[in-house]
Amino acid sequence: MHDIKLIRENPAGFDAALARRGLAPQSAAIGAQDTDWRALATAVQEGLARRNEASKAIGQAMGKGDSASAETLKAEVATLKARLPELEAQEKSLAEALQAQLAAIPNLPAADVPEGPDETANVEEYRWGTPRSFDFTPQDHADFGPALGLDFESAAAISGARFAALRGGMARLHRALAQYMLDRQTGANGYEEVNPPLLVRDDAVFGTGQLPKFAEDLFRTTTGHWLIPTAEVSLTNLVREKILSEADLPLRFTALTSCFRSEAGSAGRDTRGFIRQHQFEKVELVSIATPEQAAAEHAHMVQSAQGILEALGLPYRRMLLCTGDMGFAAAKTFDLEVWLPSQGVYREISSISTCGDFQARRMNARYRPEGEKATRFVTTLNGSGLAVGRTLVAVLENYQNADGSVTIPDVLHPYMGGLTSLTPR
RNA sequence: GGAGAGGUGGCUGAGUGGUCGAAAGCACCGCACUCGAAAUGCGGCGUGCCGGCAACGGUACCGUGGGUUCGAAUCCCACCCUCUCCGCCA
Repeated sequence: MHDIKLIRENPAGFDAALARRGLAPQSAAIGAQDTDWRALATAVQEGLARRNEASKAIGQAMGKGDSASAETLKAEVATLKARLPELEAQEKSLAEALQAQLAAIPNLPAADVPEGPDETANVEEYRWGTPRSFDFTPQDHADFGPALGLDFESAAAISGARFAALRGGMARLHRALAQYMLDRQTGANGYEEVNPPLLVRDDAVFGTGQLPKFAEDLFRTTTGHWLIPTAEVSLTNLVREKILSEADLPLRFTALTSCFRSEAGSAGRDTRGFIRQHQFEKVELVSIATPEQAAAEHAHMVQSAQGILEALGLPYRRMLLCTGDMGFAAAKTFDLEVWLPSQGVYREISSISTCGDFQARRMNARYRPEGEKATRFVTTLNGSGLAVGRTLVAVLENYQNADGSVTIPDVLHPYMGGLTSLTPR
């Protein structure tokens, strides 16, 4: 959510930032609406002021027993009341329209975000690991996975496309990955483990920015709850409507949850395999920080995610997303992309964003700086640490063997109950 | 699901339809007292919005949204949330 004051003060700067996102200028339209609204608001307030004044006088007159002048005043107020409701209604609808317009505008990119129209303009910043050289042709996990317990067929019968059932060692490996990630994030990386609600209300989803624009990407229950598309929603909203002490910041949260996405706009993309599912698990990281802490928190979050990939020995690269490829709420985003040998490409496995006060405004999440009376909005950050399903895919493909088996990475052995490889049934 | 109680400022907690943005206490800030601190005393202390260079003025806010009224924290309706008891249940 944008601060209308900033748009008033610097409309050209606002439009310029929107332009970097490839969006048309909006400040003129917003400014005009804002001007209209303020004029109406002033008129309404003046009307109310006169009404209040008269009402007070009525009270005083009646207190003195002067019912005659009280009646005169009442008549006066009555005429005022005839046209005040209409003004108020207009003012309200204008204010709501203005809010709706502001709520639909994405966050402005940070100054150091490269400009570009789409993912082709993302900038590779860093690359870790060397893709393994295979002495056979590496296979797609969608091809060799089913023999190892990646059961698309049964799941399709139960739930349709974009669902899978993990069985036996495959389920165990998935669980091991999740546990390993969670243990690292809650251990050395300092995130508090949270087991949050997966069904949330409108306000929560509005707070993180999925509503109102992206409702079609979400699942909704008959009770009107939304299934979280990411634990970012639940974790970030832990501080909604709160005033935190500066001493408590940063707050670091992590959660292993299922995530639910309708994939409405993704028809035909990644239809094979486990890459893009309606339901998947993810270890999410969220940090609530002061603006001053945000950059360091962002870096820490990136390290926390990269550490998992490195421990698993999965080659990856880090991309700084360009303006055109960032999510709605993000001011700056790094993507981690993991190497998939079957496709010979790097695929997104983590997205780590700082959102400035964009989400905080929507949630009204504030903190009180040390020694200050006024409150300020917090900065919110979120990232995957990591997407468990996609990590499973990466492990399967990078650790596959010529005989169709998969070797379990060493760091997962404590979680595997003695299993050191998955072998075809 | 049934019955009941309740949602008031950073916190606790008063509040008769009119002088209530709201008592009191705590917390916080300033001053006094003190060598210093504690204790005590005095004073201050909500937020958003609109207008104004500012001082300041106006307005809204007592869970949310409607309504009654000249006037609503207070009365009415709906909804949300919390708590207690009962029932059901992993």
